[in-house]
Amino acid sequence: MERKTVQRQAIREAIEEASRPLSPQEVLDLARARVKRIGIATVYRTIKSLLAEGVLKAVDLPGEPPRYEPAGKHHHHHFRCRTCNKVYEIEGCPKDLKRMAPRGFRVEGHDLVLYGLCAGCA
Amino acid sequence: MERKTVQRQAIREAIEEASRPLSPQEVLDLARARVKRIGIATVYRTIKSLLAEGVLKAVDLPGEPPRYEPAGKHHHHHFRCRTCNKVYEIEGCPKDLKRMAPRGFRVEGHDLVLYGLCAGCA
DNA sequence: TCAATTTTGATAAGGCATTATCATTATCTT
DNA sequence: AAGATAATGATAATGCCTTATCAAAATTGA
Repeated sequence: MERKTVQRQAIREAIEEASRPLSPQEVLDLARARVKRIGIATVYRTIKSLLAEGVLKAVDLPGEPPRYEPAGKHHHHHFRCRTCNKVYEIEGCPKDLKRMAPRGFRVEGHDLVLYGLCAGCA
Repeated sequence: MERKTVQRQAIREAIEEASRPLSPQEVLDLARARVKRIGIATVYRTIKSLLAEGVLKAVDLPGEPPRYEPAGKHHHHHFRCRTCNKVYEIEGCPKDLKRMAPRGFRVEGHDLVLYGLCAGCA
């Protein structure tokens, strides 16, 4: 992956300008709004290399295939709309989570997901 | 599914006596400790019918296939050990989660997962 | 511009978890 | 106990997501 192509450019822009984690299919749709000629294989290929470069970060939600967002964001969590299925980034983080683990357990990280209706679907 | 079989009995007991959500493979292993002759197909079949009956509840964690626990438990969350990959039930629940969502969003539920090392692996 | 080489798109193939198939075995009713 | 029928186990098939294949197209350097 060395040459500059309109497809990769469109994919990077789509992900960076979205304010939320995108599924590969969402990346494809948004990238196609910029460049008509793009296939899903190129999306997967580009995501894979951007992950390896450290430009992207995978976002896993329960029961869902991974989505992707730009790496380097501050610590945050996500909200998933039960209607449109979009995932949004949310601010803030609960405190004292480490106290929830049983004695003897070492807590190293956590994930929080809120569910409900987004502003557009409510 | 009407007849009583030793397989179904073993599967129900394995899940009910485990103090943590089990994957289908874990269910198989624990059920085999009770009854030698059990296949994975029977595990999936039984889990499916117990879910339909409302006896079981699916537990989805990010990036993981579903695990299963007895239904009817009080609200709780989970801890996943990064070494043995077992999932444990934990008590407690952060407050004020609804305030984390953006204006206009309706929060209906949430999931929290802690990661780290369990007592056995630490 | 042109040849060399990488990248792409369409789609076949792969991986993994789950489900269907079906002959055999177990359960239930009489 | 015996027949009727449901359940089981082994494994093939499915489904979904992701990756590999490869001819065609695009990019790069001369």
